[in-house]
Amino acid sequence: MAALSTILPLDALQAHGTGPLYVKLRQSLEKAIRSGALQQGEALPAERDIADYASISRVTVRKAVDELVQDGLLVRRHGSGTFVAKPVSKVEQPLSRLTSFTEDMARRGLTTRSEWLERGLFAPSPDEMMMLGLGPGALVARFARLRLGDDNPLAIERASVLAEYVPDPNVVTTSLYSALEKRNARPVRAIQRISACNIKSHDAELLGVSEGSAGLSIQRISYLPSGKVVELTRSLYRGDAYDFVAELTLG
Amino acid sequence: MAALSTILPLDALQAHGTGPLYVKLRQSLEKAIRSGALQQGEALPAERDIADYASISRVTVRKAVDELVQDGLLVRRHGSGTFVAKPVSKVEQPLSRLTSFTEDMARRGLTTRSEWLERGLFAPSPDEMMMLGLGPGALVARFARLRLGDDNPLAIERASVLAEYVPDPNVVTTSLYSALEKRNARPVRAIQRISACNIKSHDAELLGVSEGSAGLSIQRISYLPSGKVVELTRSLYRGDAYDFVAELTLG
DNA sequence: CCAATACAATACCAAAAAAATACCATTTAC
DNA sequence: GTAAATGGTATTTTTTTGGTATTGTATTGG
Repeated sequence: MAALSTILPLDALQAHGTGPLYVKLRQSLEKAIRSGALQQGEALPAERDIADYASISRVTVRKAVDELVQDGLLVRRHGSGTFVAKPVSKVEQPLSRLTSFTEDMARRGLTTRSEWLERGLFAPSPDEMMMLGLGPGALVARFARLRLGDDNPLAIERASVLAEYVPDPNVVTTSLYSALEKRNARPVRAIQRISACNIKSHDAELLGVSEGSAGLSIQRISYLPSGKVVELTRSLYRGDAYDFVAELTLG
Repeated sequence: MAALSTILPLDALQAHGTGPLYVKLRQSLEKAIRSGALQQGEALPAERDIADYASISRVTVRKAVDELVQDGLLVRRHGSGTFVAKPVSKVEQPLSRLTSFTEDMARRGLTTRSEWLERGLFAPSPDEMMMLGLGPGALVARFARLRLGDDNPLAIERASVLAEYVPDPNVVTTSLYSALEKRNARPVRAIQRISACNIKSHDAELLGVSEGSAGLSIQRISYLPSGKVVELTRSLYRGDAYDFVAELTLG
């Protein structure tokens, strides 16, 4: 959890005359969220702690938080805490340095949307068993989506996650990474394999290109710190419609 | 077995205010494992012993251990003990950048060699003028090579360098970068564009593949810290013979 | 001025997580 | 086989968290 003093400058609250206390508090909190001082999924300090720290009543704190919850910036959990909400994006994690699909689409001014191709619990394919290190009895949750920019199909995303991390695959819109989130954003390593391939007929049809045209295949594996594999994502991008930009430093 | 006092500094647990007890315990244990104070395969002290030593409940110890087991860092054996797990999968070597052609080939045990396709000083093409930011009077050194692994053509590399950085284009036998670094040991930032394409007839012939098969196109621009562009490299890899691995850490 | 409203403080309620207690099951050593 | 040591589990208590009702206080509008 972020320290109170780092997210709430007291002087901003004590400047008087400019309006109600709770409004200033709300603005300060909103600023902390947007600036990243409070990360996604991170817990806000307890209402009582904020109240003590700022020497104001808890109800006042509450009123400020109320409005941010109303706006969808925060989420309350009775008995647990108040947390910074996550944006709607779900299955895919932003590729750290490679620009993400949505980012790039937004930069081009395209609207993005997704169509589900597959979603549910399955017995792992031989491929998945090998990559995820599973035995025969295991289960994986599979999420496949067609991603579109301005209603043109651009990519197919197939994610396989160890079932134990996904209690209910139909709720995934919000909580795929919840198992990891609870542990407060412990680092997860991903390895990406980037390669080119000729698109097979089935995928070509989905993407609306002719069979055999070039596709960019990106495969990502996410590990726990221990090295245990939790997730396997295989994406296929249309070669003619998309490319990736990575910035890196050479020795 | 390691002594309790050597693996668990009590003061770290007794520092109060920063969160739940079991979290601090978990962090301490994880640290002990990663630091090597607890070796692979070694037994963790019994839960009751840890509890007594730290003057906390055994269930609290259990909760901390639970999460490390969940992560795969520890393994429990009912009636026997809890042990430090052996790493599940060998995480591929930490690369903060895309592996280079020669590196990767060497790792696969392939012998590499190159054939020159073009080498010399030229007036810049419109493309190069734009990308390198050149005027009409400038000169560029161009190096085009066919790269082979075990005598199979794998990639075409086309590099354009500002002539001033390459006194004699015929002496560039080894790495371009070593030549550049000698003049300037400072780091160079590069932007890569990665995309897939269908290989055109001329290039297909060089690479020994059929026209239209998938190719991985990587375009790299190298800058000086000042922002000045020094190099432009366009590489075309056979999609069926090569892929790239990048490792990155997600927040 | 007085009523209506918004703001803030106090006190108490309910849900969830954290921690402690007591007891059960499995393995190992003898 | 038995006993000691180990991890496994169910239950309860305590603490922490958000939720709500009530009351007091300032601001505003007629």
